[in-house]
Amino acid sequence: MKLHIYDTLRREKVGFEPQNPERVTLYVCGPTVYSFAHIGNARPVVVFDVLFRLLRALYGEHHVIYARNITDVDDKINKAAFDQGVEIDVITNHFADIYNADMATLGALRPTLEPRVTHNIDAILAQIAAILANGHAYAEQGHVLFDVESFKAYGALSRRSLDDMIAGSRVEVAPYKRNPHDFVLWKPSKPGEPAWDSPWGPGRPGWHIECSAMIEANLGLPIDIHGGGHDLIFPHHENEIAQGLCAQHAHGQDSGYARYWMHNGFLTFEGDKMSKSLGNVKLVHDLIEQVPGEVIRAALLSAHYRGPLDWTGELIAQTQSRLDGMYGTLRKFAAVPGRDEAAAPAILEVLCDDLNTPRAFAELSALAKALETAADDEARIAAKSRLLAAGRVLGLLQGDPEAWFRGGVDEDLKAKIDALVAERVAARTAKNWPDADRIRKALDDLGVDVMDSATGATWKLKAAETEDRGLSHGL
RNA sequence: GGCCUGAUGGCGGAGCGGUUACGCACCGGAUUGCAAAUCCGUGAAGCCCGGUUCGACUCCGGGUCAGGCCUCCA
Repeated sequence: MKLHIYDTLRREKVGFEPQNPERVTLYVCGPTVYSFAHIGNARPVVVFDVLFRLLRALYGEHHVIYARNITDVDDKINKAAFDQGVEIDVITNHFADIYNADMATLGALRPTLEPRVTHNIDAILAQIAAILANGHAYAEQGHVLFDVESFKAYGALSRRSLDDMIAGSRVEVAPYKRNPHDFVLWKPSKPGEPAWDSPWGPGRPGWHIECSAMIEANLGLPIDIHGGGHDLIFPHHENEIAQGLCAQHAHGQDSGYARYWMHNGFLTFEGDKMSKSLGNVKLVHDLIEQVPGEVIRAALLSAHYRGPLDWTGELIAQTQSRLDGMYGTLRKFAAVPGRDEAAAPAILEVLCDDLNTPRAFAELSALAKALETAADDEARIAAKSRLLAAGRVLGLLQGDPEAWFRGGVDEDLKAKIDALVAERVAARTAKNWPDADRIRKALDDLGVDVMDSATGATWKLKAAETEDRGLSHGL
């Protein structure tokens, strides 16, 4: 079984060959921690979490190194810190913690490494120095700027030439730039702004240098896969390549920067781009209060990662129903023991086809049906094990099925419901249908559905309750 | 202006040059004291115009529409 991924640089689907199968490296651009992450920020997190899980299944759990940076130096952070009268690390630690907690709610594993800019200043300074030494950058008025014209391959990833860009350029040209597209590697800090000493004066890193420097320092060049949102192709990733490669030229080496590039498509909200001016920015932190994290995760995986995804109330409702169905099956067969087993080839196969998660859902459905229709216990055990193993690769279906349907019920209500259900089971055993119906009605009033079975009864919160929690109101 | 995506049934969303995606919803049947769940089954598609082909949703050309990037942005 071989992974094939669509490589942005080559613009085609290619077979994936890691440089070293015992040390597969993946880097994804992470958050700038000055505020809450919105649902669009969560898409790459979930998508590349599936890739991380898949790579681990393919190459072994300890043979994959996944790094996702935390940008904790940035003008927006400075502004937030200034506004609140605190040091920047008060802001960055706070929001990094919230970010990690929120992403965990979406079922995302912690990356192997989470390098922070403030912990990698030395690496950044070293890379800038190397780029300078190689003649690909120049220092001017406290800034160090990358000289784009010195790097012939500039524009390869985004397929644009410097000439094209200049034609339609809206870039503001700073007086110290030789070419309008030269970008900052290091910039001076004003008094009061966070600053680190450097050969070019006290300052801080530019936006793009952190990723290439942390990749070189933490993973080593080249890395196998570099991922991120589609919008990062230019200029961010283009600039990363320029920096990473030009830093190496000192030794006459050019081992490459990233061997495969993957970019996820954009998420829209009810057909519109999410933006503050439209007031439709949905924060993950708020969403998880209203919708189970697993539903959000599944919704984000419902379309292929490269395509667009429109976030709508309908999408959430449909995703909730789909998961309800599968968890319903798992609850029905809760007594069937599950075997610990590796994910079946079928599920890995579809994911190996450039992370085809829609087909993976079809596979999940097939496995659930196999469990429902299994002829005997042995078949049920096998089917359930396969379903759970397939879910594990996707980061789905690992929760307690009973809890799935009872989320948000407090202990008092739960005790009350359990008592009523027990009472009703007794009435049914006695074939006392009027009482049984009366109790069903009482439970109905509590927003509870009772499901009878040969061995007793189970219950769940009614779907209507979920609606009331806001599912149909444009989340 | 330059670069780049996408357009599939009521909705979401894949694969595929000739055969069922899958899911949600709907309908019919089985089952059920009632109900739910489940199972079986039916119906439903490929933006427009050309071209290639024995045959195109699938390939090629053109068009239309929608969206993204080129400036902080997943």
